[in-house]
Amino acid sequence: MVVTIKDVARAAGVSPSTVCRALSAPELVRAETRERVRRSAAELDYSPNRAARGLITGRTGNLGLVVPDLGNPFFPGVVKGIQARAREADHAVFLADTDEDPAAEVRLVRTLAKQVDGLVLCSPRMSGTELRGFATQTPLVLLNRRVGRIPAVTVDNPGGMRQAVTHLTALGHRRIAYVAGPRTSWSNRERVRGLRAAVAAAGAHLAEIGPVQPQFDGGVAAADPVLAAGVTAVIAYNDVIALGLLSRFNARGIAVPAEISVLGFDDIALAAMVHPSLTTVGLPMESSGRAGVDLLLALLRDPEGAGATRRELGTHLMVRASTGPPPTD
Amino acid sequence: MVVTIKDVARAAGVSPSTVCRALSAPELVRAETRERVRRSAAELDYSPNRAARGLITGRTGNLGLVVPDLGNPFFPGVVKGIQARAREADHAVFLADTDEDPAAEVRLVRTLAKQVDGLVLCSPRMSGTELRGFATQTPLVLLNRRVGRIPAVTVDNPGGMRQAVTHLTALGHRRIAYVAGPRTSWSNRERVRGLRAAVAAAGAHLAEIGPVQPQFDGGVAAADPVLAAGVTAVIAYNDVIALGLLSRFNARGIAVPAEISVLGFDDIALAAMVHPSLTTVGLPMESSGRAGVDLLLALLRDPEGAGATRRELGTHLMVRASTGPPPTD
DNA sequence: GCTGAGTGTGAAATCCTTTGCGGACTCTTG
DNA sequence: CAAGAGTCCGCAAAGGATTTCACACTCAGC
Repeated sequence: MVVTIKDVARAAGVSPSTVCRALSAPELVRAETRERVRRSAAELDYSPNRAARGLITGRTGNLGLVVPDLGNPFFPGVVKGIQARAREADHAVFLADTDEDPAAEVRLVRTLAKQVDGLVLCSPRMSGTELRGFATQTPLVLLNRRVGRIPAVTVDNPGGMRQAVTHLTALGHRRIAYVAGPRTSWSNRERVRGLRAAVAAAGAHLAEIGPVQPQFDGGVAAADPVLAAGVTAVIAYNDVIALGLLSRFNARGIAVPAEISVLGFDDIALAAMVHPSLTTVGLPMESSGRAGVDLLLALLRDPEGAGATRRELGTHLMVRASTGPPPTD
Repeated sequence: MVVTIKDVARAAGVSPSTVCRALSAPELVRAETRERVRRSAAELDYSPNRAARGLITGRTGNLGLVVPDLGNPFFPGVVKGIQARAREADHAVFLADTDEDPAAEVRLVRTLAKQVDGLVLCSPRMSGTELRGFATQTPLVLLNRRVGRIPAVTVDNPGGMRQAVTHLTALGHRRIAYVAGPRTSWSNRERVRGLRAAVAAAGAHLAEIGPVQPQFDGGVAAADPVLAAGVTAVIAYNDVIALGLLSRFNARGIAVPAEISVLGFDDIALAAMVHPSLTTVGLPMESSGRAGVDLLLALLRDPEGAGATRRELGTHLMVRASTGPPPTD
């Protein structure tokens, strides 16, 4: 039914060994034979059984990808980048969504690890210790997180916050609020760190609200405390929270940006679709994904990983309609 | 390094055959032996090599999932449902994103087919002929599309449109516009069909605009023609288009819903997050995914597919703030 | 005590591909 | 012309699990 290497061998009048070599180590077989084999293979539409090959080479040609929540619009962008790059390198991608559950994440990594050559862990929620443990057993790349010497792709979160603060202070804001994401999030910690430094350097004042769930409701819930803090601008941990803020401000009749400026983080697609459109710090989502796969493939080629194992990508400020000068009182 | 069936056999003092049976056909081995084997397997943390098993059984335990564009917020929901159900059935999921390119879709299906037991094709863009061709070669389930007798999960698009029209006519609307999605989209054709019937039954008038790209810009572009059509309500092919409409109406100073009501389709997460929040026809995204996997697994168990091969899911109207009575003039 | 059925286990074949080893052959060189 | 070096290709083993077949054993029945 399905064509095997033997069928090709018979058709080309050679042994299976020669077929194998003709296709994957061409220099070992005479040009004439090679062509004959290749023609037969093409005619029969033969392609090697990956399971059988994997059994002997130890390589599956598959990558594993673990994300916390596809429902969070940040992740599909990353997944697309990973997909695309993996496909270029002739690798297929297993996808697993953990629903933000660290325990599920551990289980999934454990089971996926056995079926793939390497894993990309996107914003992993498990502990650093667990990550280090997995990293010694299986090739692994982190996205949006740094742990020990595990290869990782991150974005310049402090730099992004600097851009955000520069924008706001240039507009004249001196009192800024931050709505924090989950305490367990590495990205949140990095953003807070960069934000504090930037605000201090600008001689402005920072009010920290939260942490809240990095979801719409989290933003809704944070809106009133933000107003109570008496600030003229607010930066949210991510765009989805910022949308929650906008919604609640709107409900309370607070004008944005006339009375308060709102700034998000991530630049998800919706940021440009809402009203007022959201000023936000854009992250290179697809590039992150691609870079992650590049690092992983490099790691597979050279397991000792002498090469570059870190990659930090830049952010870009997208100025839209939700930020403006502070009210003049 | 990695533990094989032989290691377990040695530890339990039996042959590999017995280990295999103890784990996958328990009734064939004496209770005492079975327990001994299981303990050894657990101690060594053994799990069978899926590639080796697949080689002989012909089953990989993997499913393939093909989607047109993860960036479209409709699909991540479906993917989550598929993920979850597949995992419950102990199957892993290969994900491929075609970027809305029918040719890429064909290529991806062809390559994926060889590595999986079956495929779920989500809103496939390729031709019906091609789909039928693949369906004879590999177990396959369609989501959001019907072609011949290929097993499929769909939603009741005409029913959803009926709900939408009922809502609008109850509010008093008599002149309704529809912004159409791509002509090649099966869902769009079904929605148009249901819409025409419902509008006719209500004795109202329908203005058809488009087709436009099912994206934000498509909605922006359609807004002015909608206004020119002199309607009091507009239904969009999907929520993303509806968001584009809202944005353009806002820019032109048209009040929603005071001057015009806007209705979307899909109930993506953002629909509740924008202002005014979007009235829309909700689709069971996760359930669709789960149902798709159920159909596929049934098909794998019984390739002749005597069982139910079709599943149509209901829609639900989410009334929010973007619809209201027509202006009284 | 022997036969027959029935139960539990192991040996070996099988799935498909890759690869180490060695045989056959050609060609160069002394 | 013989020896040595190269080139090209086939044989067979290997990889890990499943499954068929057959063997060994137990026990009931006569």
